[in-house]
Amino acid sequence: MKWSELNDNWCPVARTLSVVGDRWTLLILRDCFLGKTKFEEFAASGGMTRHILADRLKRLVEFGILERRAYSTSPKRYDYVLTSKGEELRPALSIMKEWGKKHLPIRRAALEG
Amino acid sequence: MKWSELNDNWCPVARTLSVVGDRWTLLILRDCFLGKTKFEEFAASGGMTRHILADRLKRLVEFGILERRAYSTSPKRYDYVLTSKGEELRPALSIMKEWGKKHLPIRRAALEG
DNA sequence: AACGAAAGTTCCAGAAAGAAACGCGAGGCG
DNA sequence: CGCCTCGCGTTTCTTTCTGGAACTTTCGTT
Repeated sequence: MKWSELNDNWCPVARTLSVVGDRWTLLILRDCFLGKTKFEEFAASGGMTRHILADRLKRLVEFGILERRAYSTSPKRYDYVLTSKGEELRPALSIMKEWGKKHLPIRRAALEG
Repeated sequence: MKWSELNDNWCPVARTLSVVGDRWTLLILRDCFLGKTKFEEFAASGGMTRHILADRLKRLVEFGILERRAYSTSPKRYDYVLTSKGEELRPALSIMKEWGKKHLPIRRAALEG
């Protein structure tokens, strides 16, 4: 089964993952929950290439999780804000945060010798 | 940044996603939460190729989310069971399930005309 | 005119995923 | 004995996606 065919899967988890369950999308959402809205802010958080970022933002807008909003008209500029639909995913990220803090401590020893 | 470099990211969400945040891993976990344990059961749920499945199971075992357990010795057979570490991810999947049910209803209309 | 910022796009090589056949150790069967 | 099947992966080949970095466009500033 292809990723795109998950849209109509019988399982609601699969359908959710077809929208947000990829490598970088959830990291974009994390940034959103931290208050970021602008393309350059997402890009600067160092996660992904601008290429992928543009693609994922478009996707999130398509699915109504983010809204593309003009914040400047003279030079046309857009940013991205969470919709209520997007907000409802915050608890999931929250659980992942706690899980990571508990089970995946940073291995500084390996880096600093 | 490469996906693998997320391991030591400052952000616990990123670290969690470096383990479970890929296309198919969360779907395997869903199956685990539904009680599946065997390779063929996961494979039969139609999500991914055996190729990818084998890879992801290995990864989940490496990170202590699943445990590979011999359930037969005469023909050596192994299955995969959730550890407590794995169980702690259940709430995240649960939220995704509810989110999917609420926001991504199956588009039967589009299929059945 | 030159420079810089914001928000993307484009190009290419290399990595990952999909499909489907193959391997392999045990047991079962005629 | 020879052959089939089951469970659990592996291998091979082709297609798609991703990573990296430069380039574009539309203004605003100096």
